Amino acid sequence: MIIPDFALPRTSRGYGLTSKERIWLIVHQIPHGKVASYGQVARMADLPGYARYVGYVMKTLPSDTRLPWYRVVNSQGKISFPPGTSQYLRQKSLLEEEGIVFIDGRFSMGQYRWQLR
DNA sequence: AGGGTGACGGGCC
DNA sequence: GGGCCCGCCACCC
Repeated sequence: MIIPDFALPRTSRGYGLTSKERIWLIVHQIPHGKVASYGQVARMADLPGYARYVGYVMKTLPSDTRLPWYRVVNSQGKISFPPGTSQYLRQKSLLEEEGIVFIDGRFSMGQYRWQLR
């Protein structure tokens, strides 16, 4: 591209996509049965340090989104909703439908983390 | 406009 | 391990 990345504002860096759009693209690529942490999604979107922003973008998705938002979890292998809430339960069952096994409200990031190559 | 607010993360007991 | 604490940073009043 003509304008180097470092000269562009963070929010429009890379392929002319907004940071929100690049986050959507990463989440879209998380495979069935795998998960990615908020921080991982941020790094893969070339936005290191933007974990909280990834959470915000997930929160603002339309309710009928086709994006697999539920595959985004925290780095501790837990769901980032208060246990017992309807949102927690919905995300947990969606993950369990994909084969992710919870033990004491937690699953193994080592086993389920999406890793390239 | 600026300070409070998180679907975070890592470090340190 | 599990809290707690603090840095993080775009959003939203």
